[in-house]
Amino acid sequence: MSPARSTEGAPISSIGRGIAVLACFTPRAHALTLSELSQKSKLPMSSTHRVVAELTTGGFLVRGKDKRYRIGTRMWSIAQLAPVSDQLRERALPTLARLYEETGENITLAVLDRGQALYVDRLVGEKSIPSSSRAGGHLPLHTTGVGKVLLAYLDQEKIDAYLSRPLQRATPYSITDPEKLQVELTEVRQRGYAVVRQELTPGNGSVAVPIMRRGRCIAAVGIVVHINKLYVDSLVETLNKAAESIAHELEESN
Amino acid sequence: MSPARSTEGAPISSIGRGIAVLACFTPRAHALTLSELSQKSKLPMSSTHRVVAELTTGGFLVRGKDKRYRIGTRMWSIAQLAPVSDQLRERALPTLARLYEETGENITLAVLDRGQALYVDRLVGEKSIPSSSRAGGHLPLHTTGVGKVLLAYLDQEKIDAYLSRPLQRATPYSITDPEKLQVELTEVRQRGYAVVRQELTPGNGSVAVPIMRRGRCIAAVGIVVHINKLYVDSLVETLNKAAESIAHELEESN
DNA sequence: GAGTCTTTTCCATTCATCGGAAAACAATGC
DNA sequence: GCATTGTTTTCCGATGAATGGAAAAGACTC
Repeated sequence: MSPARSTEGAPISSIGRGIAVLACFTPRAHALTLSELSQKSKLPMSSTHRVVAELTTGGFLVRGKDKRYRIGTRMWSIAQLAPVSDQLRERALPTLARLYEETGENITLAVLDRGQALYVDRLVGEKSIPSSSRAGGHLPLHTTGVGKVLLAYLDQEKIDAYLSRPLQRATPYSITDPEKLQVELTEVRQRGYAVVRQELTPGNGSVAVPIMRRGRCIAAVGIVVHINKLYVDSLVETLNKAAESIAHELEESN
Repeated sequence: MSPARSTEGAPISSIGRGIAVLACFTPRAHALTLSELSQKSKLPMSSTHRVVAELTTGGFLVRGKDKRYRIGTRMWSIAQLAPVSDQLRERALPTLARLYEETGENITLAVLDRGQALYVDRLVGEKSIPSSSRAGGHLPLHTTGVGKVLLAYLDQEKIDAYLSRPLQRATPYSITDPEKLQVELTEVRQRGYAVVRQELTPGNGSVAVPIMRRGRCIAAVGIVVHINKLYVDSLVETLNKAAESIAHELEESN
């Protein structure tokens, strides 16, 4: 009997294994050794070895001089054809650049993905404060500006679903009470923007607005600043112009 | 006998098949139906069907309302951990944004990848002219500004290798004579910048400079403008500042 | 240079993968 | 509505690629 295949859970297909190996990579672990991959993917060493070899042959992984594996350019290159990148990121980028130049602050663009805010792009300079977002990364909906916007513009039933699960607390300021959050989400929809005050990172504040298309919120642009510089009204105005500009850009070529 | 597996060439592993399917996606075909995937990947329908189903389960593909498959956010998300994105693109972006704002023109950042210029990022606005580059895309080394730079700073033997293969002609202005190109490459290295005049796209001109790190050229920044606005000296100056700024940014953390 | 950890190779077993074929479904035209 | 054509999905028996334990080969560390 071949234990590991059938011992527990569903038997994983070869492709599933490949994906499992690739999924081991995270922002904090973007370069991994074979044994780390074996551990994280919970696949036997020899299997990991073979899978990794095949991914490397295909250019989805590369092995550096330090013997660590990293995501290869082949995979990155193909991944850029994903709609988030190809249809949204590329078209929004010039506007984000302008926004960044105008403000010198941390600019973020996010969409809803698997119940979280997926950061499609982010612009951070030396002047702007450190923030936990990164392009390609996920953050909770209820502790980020863009997240609140994305959540607020969802159907009520989906909001309810989100609120029904426990809300993670990131800082003492995080709103983890579903009712309180619901009230705020209604406000967000009415005012057309969301504000976050140290709910994810101490010292950081954030404002975000929706990017609308055919009456639906398809993404959100946000700006992260030091809590002392959180001049909401002025930021909202700037962001709204940008959001409209992006919406316009998206309209152009379908 | 199982014909298709062994009929010709090496037997392809399951993971190889998965990659083959993903590799069917191109800028011009970023949304494909099952039968298109089957055709392009040259895999039998039923095999394609199974492979695609597994990739979809893993989130590497998504199926839209139009029944077409696209690259999924899961794959995109993981791919952002590739060094080109994580180490280079993210860090260079603020500088590229500034460059874009200053000039309003087409800004490109590229690295050498599999004998071509891999565009790590690109900023194009309404004001700037259309260009054939796209983030994640590859273009030849000898007809692009960034490409010439990347080629020029290679070891001579690698340059020779590139020159020994036939040089594709894109426009009447393309330099396809190896000797002529070699002369120009030497110039590029001496002057520290490359110029392209309608060698890839009629009407387009381009200037590019290297981004140096520890004496090696690790990437190139370029700007694409209308041939009538190709004020080389001024553009070189602007680009050099940007290149240094990016180099500095890369030095900082690691 | 012994000890520990990581990576690679080997190989017999077996089960997931294989693709042809046919069924189900969708789109188009008449 | 009813063929017609193209696309997608399901089925299934045969087979060999994938599997993982074990042992060998390297790579570090002290």
